[in-house]
Amino acid sequence: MFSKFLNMDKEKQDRIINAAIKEFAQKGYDNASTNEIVKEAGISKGLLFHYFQNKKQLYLFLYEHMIDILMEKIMENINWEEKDIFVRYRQIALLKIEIYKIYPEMLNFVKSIYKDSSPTVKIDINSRGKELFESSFNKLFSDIDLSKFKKGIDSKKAINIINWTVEGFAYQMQEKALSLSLEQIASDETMAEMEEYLEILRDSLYE
Amino acid sequence: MFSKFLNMDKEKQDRIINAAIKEFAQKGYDNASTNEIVKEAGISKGLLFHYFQNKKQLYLFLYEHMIDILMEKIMENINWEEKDIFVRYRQIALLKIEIYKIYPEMLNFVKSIYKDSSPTVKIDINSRGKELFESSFNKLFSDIDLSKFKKGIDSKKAINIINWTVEGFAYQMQEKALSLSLEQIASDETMAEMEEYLEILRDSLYE
DNA sequence: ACTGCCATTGACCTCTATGGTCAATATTGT
DNA sequence: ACAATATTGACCATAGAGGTCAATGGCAGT
Repeated sequence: MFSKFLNMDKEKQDRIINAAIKEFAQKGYDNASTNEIVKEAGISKGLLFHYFQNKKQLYLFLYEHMIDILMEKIMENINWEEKDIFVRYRQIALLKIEIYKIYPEMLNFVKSIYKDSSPTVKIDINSRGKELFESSFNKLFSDIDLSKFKKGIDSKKAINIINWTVEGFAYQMQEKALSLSLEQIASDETMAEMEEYLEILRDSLYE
Repeated sequence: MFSKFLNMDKEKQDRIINAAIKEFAQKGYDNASTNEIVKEAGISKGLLFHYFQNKKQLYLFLYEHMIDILMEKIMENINWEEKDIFVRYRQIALLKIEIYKIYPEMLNFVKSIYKDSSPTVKIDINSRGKELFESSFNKLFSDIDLSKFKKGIDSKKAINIINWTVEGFAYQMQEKALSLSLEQIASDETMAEMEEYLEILRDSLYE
């Protein structure tokens, strides 16, 4: 179906994907403009509709393709044997950086899918492998050893705190990314700072 | 200038304000539609342009008006004598609930102002009382007693963790708000849960 | 009951931008 | 050299944008 697109020059392919997921993530399906996508990708209008039947098919392709890649990256980067939450979150942080390097807007796009309220696209989304993906995604945060927390601490709340901290840090990094280069963002330095946050939380929340 | 609007029926006035700040916050100045605003507010197109010269004036009015109200609420709800960060954040949480009750999208709108990249509106924003507001806003988080943290904990990082926790909790509440009623959101129960989070952090981060 | 006045409506205007097409052209492999 | 494919961008019908305005509704004072 989309083999023609997937066999094209990889760099151009990624330019199109990045332009499209950015536009869809920012504006939602209905308000996303194919004109903006082709402008940002640096291709002609005709080419986009040469590879994709129409806007909807483009969106559905991106949906499947991004979730495929995300799940693949999760499987590659997460060690499921390791049940310690801080180790797990360290892996997740590395995972996010890994993803950011290829498709900076991918996680924003995936998040936006479920918010998107356009009926045009909603039905076709629900009928697919959504549950499979969601269960894998939830497993990231649920399959965790809770016995190490201090007594008296509600472990669900502790996990939320850790989660919000990692997300807050990642968000702050993404905001900085507008002014910094990719290398600076995905550097060891960034990872080291992240680990400092996790260390504070480990020292504070663990027995 | 806008006295005609400010003297009208308060309930209708708030319906218009809420519809407008929601649309602007979600789509940004350029992509926000006055048609959507009047539809959501339940008024005619003509009426909106009877009160506001044009889209830009509407936006600038909302900008000034929302910041005015926000600063007023800050002054009302924050006790500047109190330098303990957990007490301060408790006040901020109450403040947010207070604001949410009147204009649910107000904080999203204010945040969006600075992200908005439309040149049409950017110049007029910068020239106004932005600095005054920003300094008050920053004071919320800076004017804090740092001596109570455990030794060895970077207090800036600790503050970030607390901040991200409060924001994460608030965001989660706002997501739930789509399915729950206002009363349930702004309840004592919610506040109690928030305090539990702060208590975990206080026990963990303070000496 | 009549009048003057302002709030309010919605059909209407022009103009831009939308998703999508397609004949023409550039580029490629053999 | 030639066939096949990749790519372009002017073009189309249509929808939606911001904004206008003559017509209406309802109310206050006489």
